[in-house]
Amino acid sequence: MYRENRKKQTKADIVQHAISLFKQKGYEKVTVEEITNACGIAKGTFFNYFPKKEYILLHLTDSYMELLDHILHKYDGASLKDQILFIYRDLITLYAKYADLLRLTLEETIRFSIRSHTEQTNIMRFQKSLGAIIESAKNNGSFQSQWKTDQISSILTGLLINVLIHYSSPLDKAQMLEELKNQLNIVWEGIIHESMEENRKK
Amino acid sequence: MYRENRKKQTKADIVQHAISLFKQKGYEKVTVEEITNACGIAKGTFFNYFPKKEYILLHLTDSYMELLDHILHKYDGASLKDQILFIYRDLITLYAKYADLLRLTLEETIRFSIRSHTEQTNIMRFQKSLGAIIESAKNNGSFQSQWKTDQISSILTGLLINVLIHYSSPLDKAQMLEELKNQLNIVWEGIIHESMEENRKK
DNA sequence: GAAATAAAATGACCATAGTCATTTATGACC
DNA sequence: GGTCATAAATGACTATGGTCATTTTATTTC
Repeated sequence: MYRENRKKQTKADIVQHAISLFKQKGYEKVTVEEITNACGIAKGTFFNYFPKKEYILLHLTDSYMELLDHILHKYDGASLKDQILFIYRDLITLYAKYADLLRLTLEETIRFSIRSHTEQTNIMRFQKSLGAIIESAKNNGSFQSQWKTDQISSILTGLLINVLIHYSSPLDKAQMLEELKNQLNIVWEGIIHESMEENRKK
Repeated sequence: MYRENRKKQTKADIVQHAISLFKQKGYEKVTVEEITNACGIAKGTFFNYFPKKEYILLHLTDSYMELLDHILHKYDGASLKDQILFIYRDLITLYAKYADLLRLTLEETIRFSIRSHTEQTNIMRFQKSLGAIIESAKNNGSFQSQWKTDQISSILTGLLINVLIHYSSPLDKAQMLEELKNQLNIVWEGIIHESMEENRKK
């Protein structure tokens, strides 16, 4: 608890001014000194908070992640299919926002690199959380399937990736969500729901 | 065709010496000057071939890609399921090799970034090529399914991602392939083959 | 409230990524 | 084989990322 607030404040300052400058001139063109000048601190201080300039980008990713976690547990009460749809929707929105920030900020190559990193990490989290959600729906009896939880979450994650990949350049959120809904319906009717029917017959 | 060979030679030289040095000391610790000294060329020359130091890593990714393309069309004669299994196997081997190189070469954070980039790009290619393979199997009648090609390739790609993600740290190739085979069998029997049976009955 | 301790900020300093005007090598054409 | 045009190589130079020994600021203890 030692001087925690001061530290937090300084870090937040750096992040805030950095993002603002990145939006104006792009990541590459902004020097560390510009950032620290904007904050009214010495250059060296920056490196007490971020080991390398690049790490401030990873920090952005981390903030994004925290939002992701929130989304994944936001719809705990709803039916499984609804939960999934709501999560898809929120994720697309979040993703679009993040991608827009990166587009403003970064030059093509590094942007792709960072975004891949984010997506990759998100995919892991998403799939894991989806697994937990499915498992709990199975446990409380609201959802049944002969499919292993891992397989279902893998397929559902696949749908999301598929859509994110295909629509990555011009981010039309509505279109993406529509496509996801279609895909989900097909999968749901074709496999998951069908499996439920089978299970009921037994 | 103008002096192409000379250019190719210089570039190949740079790449070769760079990789060798990266393996010895790691990407970060190797300076551009070291690389050019090893090649017996001037520092400036490096930047005639790679706009930034970092781009030499992306070049590695590109080489890797070329191998991927080759793999994806290597088993054109075989049955669809065999093709997929063979491709899975080769991809895991290729992936392990690449991941090992990166592990030797790069420090954790940037490595993850670059690897994500590679995986992401590969996934797109893989899924697209898989689509083409499935489509052609459908066309020549050796494979039938009520499922849309996109859906199948999405699911099959999902399996691969799933395995790559879960086994990414300790790369046990045999284990990864075994898992993939199991998953493929379940999916194949459960969905794809079943659909074929239905189609045959009609 | 002075001394002791530890956290945080500082900025002079260095190493090197990347630039660019100039030079050198290569081949084409007569 | 001399002239011209273009590709490729050069290396002095600059800007900036990153280090680190030192100083300043905050907190605790008596």
